[in-house]
Amino acid sequence: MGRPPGFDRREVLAAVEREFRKNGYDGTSLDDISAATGLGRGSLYAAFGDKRTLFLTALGDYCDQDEASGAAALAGPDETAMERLRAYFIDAVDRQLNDPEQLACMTSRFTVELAGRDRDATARLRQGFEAQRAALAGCLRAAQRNGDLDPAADPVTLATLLVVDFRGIGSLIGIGLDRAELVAVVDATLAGLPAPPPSAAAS
Amino acid sequence: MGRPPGFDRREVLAAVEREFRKNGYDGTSLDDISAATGLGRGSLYAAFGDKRTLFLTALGDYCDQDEASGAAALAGPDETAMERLRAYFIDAVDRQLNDPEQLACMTSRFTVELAGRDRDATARLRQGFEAQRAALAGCLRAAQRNGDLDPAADPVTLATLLVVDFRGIGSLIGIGLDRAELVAVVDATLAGLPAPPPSAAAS
DNA sequence: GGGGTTCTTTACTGAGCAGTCCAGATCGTT
DNA sequence: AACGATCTGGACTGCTCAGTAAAGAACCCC
Repeated sequence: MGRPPGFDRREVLAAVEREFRKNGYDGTSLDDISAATGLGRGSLYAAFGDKRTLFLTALGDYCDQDEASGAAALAGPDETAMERLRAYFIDAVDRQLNDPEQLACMTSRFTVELAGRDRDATARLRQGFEAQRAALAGCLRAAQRNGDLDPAADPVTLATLLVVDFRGIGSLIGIGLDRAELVAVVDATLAGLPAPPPSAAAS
Repeated sequence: MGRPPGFDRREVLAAVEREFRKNGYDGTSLDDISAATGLGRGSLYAAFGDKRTLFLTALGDYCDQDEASGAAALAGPDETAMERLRAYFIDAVDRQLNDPEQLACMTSRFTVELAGRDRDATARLRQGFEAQRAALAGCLRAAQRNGDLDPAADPVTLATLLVVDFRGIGSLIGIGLDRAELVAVVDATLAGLPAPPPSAAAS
């Protein structure tokens, strides 16, 4: 009954997210979004509501995917936990360096722009932070079980530190650090995780 | 010869910086600035040029002060280098937590918002990064001389890591981490710096 | 205290913005 | 094939924005 929409909702949201990520919330107009998606303003309003709602929807969609892919990348056997951890960071660095538009990390960008200004956005970003920290903490616990990490260390505190590094690295890519420096920072971060006491025999 | 300005240039720039820091570059209008400084639009244009120039001036002023105070806080005798390092981080956390308006760190905020969009702003932010990293590296070298840090470690890489942590912590304050968590992250960061080999006798 | 210079204020301009509306196009249904 | 429901795109509205211009106020110097 009636004409079906001529667009794919996920594709549109991905384009919207990309556009917001490029120039920020305030820096993106509905005309930009209309041009990027190919949809007219009327269609956008009918399908997604006003600008803020559209943004929150795109942000939620991005966070969902980001949380799922992060959890998947960090899950696995205890033996390779440390390798997964390093790959998680290096992969994030490479993805951002290889992005032709040098887009800032969505999460970092809006944590800075909207925290304290938009309650709903802040809540969603907080949830994303918790998810990333939980995934990292799980990987750290795996490393502890495998004897790669001091079992006395608190995985949540260390995971918080890793999120801090992750976000900090993302924000510094924008000012032109090269890959070698970034990789060195990642390795220094991981080298700083507390080693297990020498008495315990490593695998 | 002529009427002198009825305002203090430094005070105005500080108010401007505060206003930009509150809502970002795109989120701040000249009316906001006019209200915050008490100056009319004409006066602002005559004294500082257009919005972008005014912003760059305020950013430069802020960076100058930030670089000077950072260098001062990190300079001192080798014996207390590690203490200064910790105080530098804790002080930054407390300043931001105690800020009644919960303003984001100026540097972090505009690194994210303007990197890759405004060449001059990016260059100034890059310079600020280099200055912060150099001051931290100097402090790390002092710690090495005092036997608190592995002399084989590269101070610049570790300083880069500390800047990353510094910026990352600043951006995560916005989503509501409490002071205890932040202090734990600071301590975990410092604990991760490479200890000197046990053969060397500590002071 | 008068003159010239500089600051300050206000009103204005053209552009861009978010959001609305409606006429026409499109499609499933009957 | 015709109907009705839904989608689409462009025109429109009222507002805010950055930047300008000009009239008036304040001040220093002589």
